[in-house]
Amino acid sequence: MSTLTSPKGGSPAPFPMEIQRDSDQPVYTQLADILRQQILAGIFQPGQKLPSEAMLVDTYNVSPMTVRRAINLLAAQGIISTAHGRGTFVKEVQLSNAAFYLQDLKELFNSEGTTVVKLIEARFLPADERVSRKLQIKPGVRAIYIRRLLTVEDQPAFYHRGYLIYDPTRPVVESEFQVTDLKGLFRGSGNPLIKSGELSLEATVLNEEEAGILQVPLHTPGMVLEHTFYDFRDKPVSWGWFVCTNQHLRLYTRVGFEQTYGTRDERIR
Amino acid sequence: MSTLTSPKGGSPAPFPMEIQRDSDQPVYTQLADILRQQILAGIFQPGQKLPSEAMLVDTYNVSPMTVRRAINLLAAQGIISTAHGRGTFVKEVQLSNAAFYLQDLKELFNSEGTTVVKLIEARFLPADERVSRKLQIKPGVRAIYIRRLLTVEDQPAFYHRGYLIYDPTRPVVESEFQVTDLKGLFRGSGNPLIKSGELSLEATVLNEEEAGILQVPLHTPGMVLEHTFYDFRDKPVSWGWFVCTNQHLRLYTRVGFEQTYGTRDERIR
DNA sequence: AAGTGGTCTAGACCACTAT
DNA sequence: TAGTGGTCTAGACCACTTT
Repeated sequence: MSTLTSPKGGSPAPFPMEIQRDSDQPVYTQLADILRQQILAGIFQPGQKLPSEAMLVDTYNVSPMTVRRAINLLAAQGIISTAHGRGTFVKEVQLSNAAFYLQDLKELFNSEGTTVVKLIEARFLPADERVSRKLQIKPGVRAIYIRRLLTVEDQPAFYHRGYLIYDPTRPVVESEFQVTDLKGLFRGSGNPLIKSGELSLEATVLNEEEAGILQVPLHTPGMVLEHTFYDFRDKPVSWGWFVCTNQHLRLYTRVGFEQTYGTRDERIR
Repeated sequence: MSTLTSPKGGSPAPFPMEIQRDSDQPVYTQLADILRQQILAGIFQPGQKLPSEAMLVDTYNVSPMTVRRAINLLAAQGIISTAHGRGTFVKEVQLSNAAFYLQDLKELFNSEGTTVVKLIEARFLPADERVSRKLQIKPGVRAIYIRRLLTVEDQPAFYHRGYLIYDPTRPVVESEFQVTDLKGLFRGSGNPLIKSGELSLEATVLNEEEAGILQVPLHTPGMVLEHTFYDFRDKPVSWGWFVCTNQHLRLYTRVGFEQTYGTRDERIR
C-alpha cells in the first residue's frame, strides 16, 4: 500500500493513500482525508488546482457522487473552493475565515458538575424605556427582572441579568427563572417556544456592582454577551446579558488546517 | 398550487410548498426551504420528529439522495439533527450553538475604500523571552517588529503590532510588512506559505500607548485579537495582535432560524 | 422484524468556463 | 468544442434503534 509519512515533525505514522474498502470509515471521508493530506504535504499548494472530479473518479475507483461528497466536505471546511466550469482550488489561509464558537467555552459546558447557577433576585419591575424597547412592550408594563450568578468551582464567573416577558397565558416563560442548571440556562428559555435569538459580544469595564458580585477589582476589563430571544411570532421573549472577566471568557479558534477530521457533509448556504 | 402564507407578520407573500421542477433553484434547496418553512409555521415543532426520508421521497417525488441532501443542509444549518435508526428531529434553539464570524466585521471588509493601513514602524528587534517563545526562536535572535494603524474613514480603528520571523532565505515573509492594503493584511502573511493560524479574542483595557494611538481616553474598554500563523512545517511565521475599542469590534450573530434563504456563502464546519 | 438514517453506485443531463 | 463542476435518478446494501 502506498503511504505518506505524516507531515508533522516527521513522525513515522503512515497515512493510507488508498481507499480502504473494508474500513469502518466512509469512502467519502477517506477520500477527503487523502486529499487533505496531499494538500498538507504540499502536493497541491494553496492557489493551485486539484485534479478534476472525473480524474478522481478514475484514480480512486469511486462513483462521481462519492467524489463530490469528499469535495463538498473539504469545501465546507474551508480548505478548498470550487469554481463552476473552472475547477477546484486549494484555498489560502485567511484571517477573515475565522469563527469563534460559544460552545468552545469548554470551561462552562464541560465542567457542568462544578458549575452552579444561583438565583440572586427575581421580581416584577415596570418596564423603563430601554426594557420597553427591547421587549417590545409598553413602558410601565410589568416584566420579570432576574439576576443570577454562575460560579465555576465556587468562584464567581458569570453575572447574568435579564428581563422576561410576563404573560400569565404562557406559564412556560415564567418557569425560566427557576432554572438553576446551566443547560437550562443556555437553552434560551428552556422551552421549545424560541424561534431565534440575537447575540452580541463586546468589551466592557466592570462597574461597581459587577465587580462586587464577581469579586474582582473595580474597572477590571470584561466582556458582555447580550442576548435577545424571540418566539415563533417573532415577539421578544427575553432580553439579558452576561458579564464576565476575560479570565472566564476568552475565545479561541483556528484557521487553516485542523487536525481533527470533520463529520459534516453538506455545505451551508 | 398549495401555498403557505409567510410567517413573518402576516405578509401576503406566499411560499411555494411544492417542488418547482422548472425552477432555477436546485430541488434539494427547494425541499430544504419547504421543510424549514413548515418548521417555522409550527407544523413540525422543536423536539418533534420529521417525516422519514422514505416518506419525503414519496411525498415530493424525488430520489432518496435528493432528500438526503436537503436533510444534510438543514442539519448543517443547525435547524435539525439526525439520529441513526431513530429519525430526524427539529432542534431547539441553543445559545451554545452561536458562532461569531470575523468576516461579519462588515465595517472593515466592506468599506475597503475608506479603510487605510498605515505603517507606523518596522525594525529589527532581538527576541525577548516572550517573542522567543511565541515564534519558537532563540532569545536574542533578530525578529521584525512592526506597528500599523488601521483607520476607517480617517478615524483610528485598529492598532496592530506583531513580530515576524526574519529569514533571508524566505523573502516572501519580508514582504509582509510592506502590506498596506487591508486584504493583504487579513490574509495572514499574504502568501501561500501559511498552513494554519491560531486566534484568540479577549477583553482588555487600553493602556497609555494604545489609547494615544487610537485617540481615546485612557482605560477605555477594548478587545485584543491575537494571532499566530504557522507555515507548512508547523513553524511560527508571525505573531501579533490587534487592539481596538468596542466601537469598532462588536461581534453579532444569530441562533435559530434566519430570515434570509439560500444566499449564504460557505462557512467552516 | 420493521423502520430509520447512512453510504454508494453508474450512469444521465445541465450550466459554466476556457480555448 | 472540450473540460469542468452541479444536480439528479432509482435503486442497492448496510447499521442502528425500536417493537
